[in-house]
Amino acid sequence: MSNIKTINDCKNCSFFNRCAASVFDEESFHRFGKMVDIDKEYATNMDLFQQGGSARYLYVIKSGGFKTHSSLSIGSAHIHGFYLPGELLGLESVPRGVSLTTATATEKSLVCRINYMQLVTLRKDFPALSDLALSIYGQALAWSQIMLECISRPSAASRVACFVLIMFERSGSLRSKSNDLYLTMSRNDMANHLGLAGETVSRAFAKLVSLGYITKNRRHVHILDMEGLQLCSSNTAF
Amino acid sequence: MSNIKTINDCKNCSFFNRCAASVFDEESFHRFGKMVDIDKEYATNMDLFQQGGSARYLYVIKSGGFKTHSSLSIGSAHIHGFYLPGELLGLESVPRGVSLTTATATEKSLVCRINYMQLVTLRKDFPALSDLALSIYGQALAWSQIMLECISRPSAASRVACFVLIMFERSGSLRSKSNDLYLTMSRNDMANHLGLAGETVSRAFAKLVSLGYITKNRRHVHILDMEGLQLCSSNTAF
DNA sequence: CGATTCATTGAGCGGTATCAAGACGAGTGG
DNA sequence: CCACTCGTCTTGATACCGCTCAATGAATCG
Repeated sequence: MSNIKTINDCKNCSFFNRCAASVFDEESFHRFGKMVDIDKEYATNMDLFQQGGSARYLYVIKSGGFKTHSSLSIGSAHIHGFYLPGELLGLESVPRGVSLTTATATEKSLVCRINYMQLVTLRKDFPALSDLALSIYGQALAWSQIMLECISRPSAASRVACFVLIMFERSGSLRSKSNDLYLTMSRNDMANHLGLAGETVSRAFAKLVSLGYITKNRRHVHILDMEGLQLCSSNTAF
Repeated sequence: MSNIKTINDCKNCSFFNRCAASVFDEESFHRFGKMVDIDKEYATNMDLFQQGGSARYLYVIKSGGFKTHSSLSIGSAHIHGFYLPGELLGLESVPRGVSLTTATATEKSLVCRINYMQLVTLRKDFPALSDLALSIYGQALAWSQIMLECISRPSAASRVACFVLIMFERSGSLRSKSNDLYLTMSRNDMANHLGLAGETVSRAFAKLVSLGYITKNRRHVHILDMEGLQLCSSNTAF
């Protein structure tokens, strides 16, 4: 964990073109670099931020994975979402300054932390930063709607099929061209997120296997029949 | 339906302080006014935009109400959300230029239509516009997460209770101080949105009444016990 | 290797969908 | 004012899906 020294620290990053860093040239880069802590390490189960705490930073995930969750009442927590390398955390909290959720590392992770208030001051001098921000927010909102649609499906199998497709899509830039997918979360976390029981998720996976749409080995999934999976995902009968 | 002539057309609007119009002074207002169609009328069941069509406008609802929905496969459509006066439509579609959903009026409505690409060109000269946009996107994302949490609740009663609380909160500026709430959508639309059957929603309402948390008369709901409703909303046992 | 965690599979029960019928309100016309 | 219609909401009976509890199997790690 340290501040960025030169633009080259960021140019080598595989998420450079999606990051605020891409907006700056060599001359102006030092202004951005000062507000970023690069390559902070988080061990599994460590919290990035906590529900109700002050939300002053945006986080770019460079490797690993996170989940966000909130505790509504005693004993019942709900997982809001999963976040992959290249994605941003804190978008929904930072404008209001209060964290809506707790973010926890699901595996050993590296993140860059950007001071939001300082970033805002740069928007006046770099209009492209506003364009990027709105594009990122629009994308996040679109994914959120798609996820909402996934979760409100009537049957367990269609929810799981849809979830697999969504994670496949989102992990696009991380995967090779193959139809392999690695799910970073446990069955219980996935079930919680989808509003199901862990056992039901297992059974849904078993069903997708028996239909010949996928093969699986614990958290590794291989898609055999993309169209079949999409059919299952969009059909109420499954 | 017409273009705006002077800033006074907007200053009298009850949503002025939440609208892009608030960013401009009298001098600069004409630049904004040219890109807005004010007070367009939509009858019940008319579409504001359609899934897959080009998304070039943002819409501010002045009166009435809308629902957004998408058709995934033949015969199965899903309702993504409901929109109240003062809220914006098109946020998630406009950055990509393609409408993710179809928006349909649930009652006779008035909307203002803002040309998004033209609005973007104004951001360079009016940094406050970017601030407002990000605040609006952040808020929309936060609501989306809250709605997602509502829908993923395990039991029908808690989903309905949570939905009532959310609509109560969102309609805050529209209501008087009382605990009355008017739901703009039919039971079936609500059920579709929540991933339930219409009959189940009816039964859930009946349960909330029998518990003494609310009274109801068709689409009119009166909240008697806010804490009871919140308890029901956050508890898996209901 | 034992301990732990996670994933799977089975048996029984409860909640929700489905199908069907009835109640209620708004609107229409006699 | 009443009878009629239509759409929406409610209520009831039954079947099915998914949750719960419990046991087993598989993978990881000290």
